[in-house]
Amino acid sequence: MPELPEVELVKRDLEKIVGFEIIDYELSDYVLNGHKGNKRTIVKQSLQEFSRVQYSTIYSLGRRGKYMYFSLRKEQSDFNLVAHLGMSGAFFIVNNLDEITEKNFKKHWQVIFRLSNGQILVYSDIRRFGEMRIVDSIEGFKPIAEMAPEYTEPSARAHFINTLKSGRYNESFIKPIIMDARILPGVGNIYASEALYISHILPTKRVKNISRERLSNLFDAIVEVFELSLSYGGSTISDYRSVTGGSGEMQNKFKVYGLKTCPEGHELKTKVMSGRNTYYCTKCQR
DNA sequence: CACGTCCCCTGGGCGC
DNA sequence: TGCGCCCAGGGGACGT
Repeated sequence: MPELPEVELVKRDLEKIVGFEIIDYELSDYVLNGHKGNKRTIVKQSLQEFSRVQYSTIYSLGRRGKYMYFSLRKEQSDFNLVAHLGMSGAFFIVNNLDEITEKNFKKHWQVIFRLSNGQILVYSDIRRFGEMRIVDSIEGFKPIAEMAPEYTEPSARAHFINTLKSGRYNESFIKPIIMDARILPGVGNIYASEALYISHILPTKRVKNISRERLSNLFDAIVEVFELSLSYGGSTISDYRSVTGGSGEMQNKFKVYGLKTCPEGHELKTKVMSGRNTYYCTKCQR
């Protein structure tokens, strides 16, 4: 369930490994067996290509939308390890696997990077929807190449409004559209419902029927939800964990997601949109 | 090009 | 106690 704030918090937690070298790495049997069956489990390229991580030094970390990346340097060349947590991915920095106390995360470790300070960076992923790959350039990686500006960029609001007003999405429902990274990166299923509630917009509203002003308010609501989540340490729902194994409190601040009534006491409705459950209030949202 | 559907995958919760 | 079933949802593949 990690959305942009959770990924950002993971990235911040991982800053402490900047400067270390990856002296070795190990792949789980899930990954190895998946690759034998041509499934590219977790590692979305040949294991040969992935082996470039060995002996590289981590010189910085970055994030775009729900993707985070480790910028690596080896001899004279720079490249990046891009990671996506999928639904149930988590990183841990520990001395050994036994320090991962939650049994499912310990059981489902997928990649172990042995670092030059003696610690290990462990990527665990219960459902294995996550992904990792080496790319030479971040901008050349297609999902990132096509991504809209980050919400923190000055151009993000205009891009958001203008893309929605381009006419291309006139008939689309607003809810699945704000989860499209080409419009605004990082919004997942939970924060989409939350932001639409805050901006009083029904998730079933067609894009063409929403004014520029209301779209601007929606942009503000998304930013508000992201920043609130960051300040509360993210949402902890079953599968998201911070690097240190701790958990956030944002789930206690939800106004609609997973709830029966909205903050005004109105009964909430749910509807599956694009295969995902959506929570909304027909009194507060129009 | 946009959209719907299916798939990837496990664990937790529920009814019986 | 245990079995079968459903649900959670990020994103890619594929067909229309």
